[in-house]
Amino acid sequence: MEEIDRRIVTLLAKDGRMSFTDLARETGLSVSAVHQRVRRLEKRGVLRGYAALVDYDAIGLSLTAFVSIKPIDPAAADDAPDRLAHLSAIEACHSVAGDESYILKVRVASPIALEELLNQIRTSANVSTRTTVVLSTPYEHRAPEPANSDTGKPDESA
Amino acid sequence: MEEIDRRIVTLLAKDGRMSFTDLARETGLSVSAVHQRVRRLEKRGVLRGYAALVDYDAIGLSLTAFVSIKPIDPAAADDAPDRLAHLSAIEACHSVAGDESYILKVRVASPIALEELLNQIRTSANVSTRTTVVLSTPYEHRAPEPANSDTGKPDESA
DNA sequence: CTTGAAATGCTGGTGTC
DNA sequence: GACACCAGCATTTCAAG
Repeated sequence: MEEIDRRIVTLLAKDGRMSFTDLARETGLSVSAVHQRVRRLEKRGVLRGYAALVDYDAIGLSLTAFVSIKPIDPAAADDAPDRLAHLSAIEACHSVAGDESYILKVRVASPIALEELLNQIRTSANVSTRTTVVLSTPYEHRAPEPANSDTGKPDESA
Repeated sequence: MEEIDRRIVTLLAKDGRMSFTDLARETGLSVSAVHQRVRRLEKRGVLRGYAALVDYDAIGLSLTAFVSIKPIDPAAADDAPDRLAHLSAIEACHSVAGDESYILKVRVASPIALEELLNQIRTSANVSTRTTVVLSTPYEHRAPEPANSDTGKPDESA
């Protein structure tokens, strides 16, 4: 992936609704050239989708927390992500190195809702939990600056 | 905020590029009614923006980590977020309750880049760091289900 | 919230280098 | 293979009822 594609990705990461016309102006290409590149980036999976960024306070989910989980039975099959996927309060699930096995990012309406969610997490996945409550979020979802070197990955342009 | 607005927010959270035409079909409203609502939601800050979701592997940022930081001098002014804002590898910064004061989410190209970043974080903000490396991400950026109750916040529809 | 109409933007085809 | 141009069509946007 070279210069212009990286530029396009960065621009769309900042404004996912930017028009092809504007992208064309910013990149110095014609509209259809940009169009082709975006389609290709989508097809390759570099652009995985588009999302609106919402104010969670405004939609009644004013409590954010990180929940680290650890299996109670270390011998059991580790399918926690699948077992937890039905809980829509879980926004993200990362498998991590370290003492615990996953970090979940959760959004709930209140402390009581958090308590309830933690119970559901524990029983659904047979894990213990350690919760870190978010007090405020100075920033989030900042757009990435793509690394300028090659990744070493094969170019599987379909 | 009621039913239809919540629906619009959820739909746009799932697909930030959904057209007004499609939103209108899904909500049973006319195109311009949807348009008005979206504009109002944007103005109120409920919809904070739109972003493309990128495959960080594909853009050469294949290492994700959570970095918890703690001030070395607890008496010093706590302006870590400002001091760290120039580091573009930091995607998010959350102030948290607990032993540490902030959790950062960072994206870098390699372990060496992570080492370098940690040094920059420590010197920029005069903090100690504790890093949890992400091994894989089963899911992320799942769309929220707005809480159906009122938030108790005043309706500041501008 | 609706209608309606003008401006803008999207998209695929065709041709060039 | 990558790009530019063009033309038809869809969408966006705004004014007015």
